[in-house]
Amino acid sequence: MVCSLEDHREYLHQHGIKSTRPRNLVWEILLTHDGILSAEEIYQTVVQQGETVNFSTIYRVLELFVEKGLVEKSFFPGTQKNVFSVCHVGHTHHLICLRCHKTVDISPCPLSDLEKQIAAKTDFQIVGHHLEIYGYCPECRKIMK
Amino acid sequence: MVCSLEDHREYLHQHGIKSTRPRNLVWEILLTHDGILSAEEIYQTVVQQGETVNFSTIYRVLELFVEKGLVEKSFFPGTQKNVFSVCHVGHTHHLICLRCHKTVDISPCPLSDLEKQIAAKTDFQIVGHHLEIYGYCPECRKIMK
DNA sequence: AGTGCAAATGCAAGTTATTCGCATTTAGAG
DNA sequence: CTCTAAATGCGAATAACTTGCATTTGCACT
Repeated sequence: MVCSLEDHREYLHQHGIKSTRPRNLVWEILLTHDGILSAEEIYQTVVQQGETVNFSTIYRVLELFVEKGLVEKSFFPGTQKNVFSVCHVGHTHHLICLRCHKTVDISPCPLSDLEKQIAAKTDFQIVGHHLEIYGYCPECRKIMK
Repeated sequence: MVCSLEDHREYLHQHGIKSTRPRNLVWEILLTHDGILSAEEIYQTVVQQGETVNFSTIYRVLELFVEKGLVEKSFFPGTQKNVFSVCHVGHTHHLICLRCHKTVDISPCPLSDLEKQIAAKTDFQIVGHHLEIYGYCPECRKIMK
């Protein structure tokens, strides 16, 4: 599915998000990059495109996307950094390469049954979970050998 | 299983960890507290016991325990904080109450089969994963009603 | 029991990632 | 086109953690 810039604006509007230059830029970067990105990486990509968006705006835009359910925020293992990725329909998880940061979606989410079992057993009201699996992708494995 | 202070020292020694006042304190706090603790909470507990341990020492001790495989470091959802908990034999995960931070172990780890499947499918070398499930415990659910 | 030294700690300053306050600018409804 | 609430840029602030270095301490070896 190839979408034009206009389509993206439309998509953001549909989610109650006013279209602005920073928002469009961040959204397109997230869409075109298959994988997870840190705020820093998004900022750098913006700069490489010859644009400027303030760092705090990047954070505010990302926070907005997360709030609206368009983007998922998680942690990159072994760092203090948050990383962001576009939410896919039907809740997936990431298999993350520790070397090149490439990600593969794990879907469907393997935890819905487990959550039900756990809720029944513990009487907790379960509201969410974080799952990330990490390792090294085939390419990086070769390089590291 | 009730263990004396001496037993704890012995246990640390067995893992190649020299026994010092800060290390014993942190270890005992982690053991006696059933749940996850942030560095800050550990620091506060030390203070409440009438002792003092420098904050950087707390971090260094925790990092050491993690390195030696005694303690697991994870993130508390919705914050920027790392939290720490004693590793149990046979790798478990936590069900965390977002309100009172009480945790329940989920064991055995439900992911080992999944990891094998994913490794076979993607040719990744999988080195680890993070899984946390969060929600509200029965007590907090009552209080919040 | 005393001694030496590598390792651990305390302290203060530094870093990193993220957030906030406020003045200015802008998207988009009317 | 105009007005206004919302978004942005900027700089400063904060939170959580890390580091460098001088001092202290555990403990192996007399």
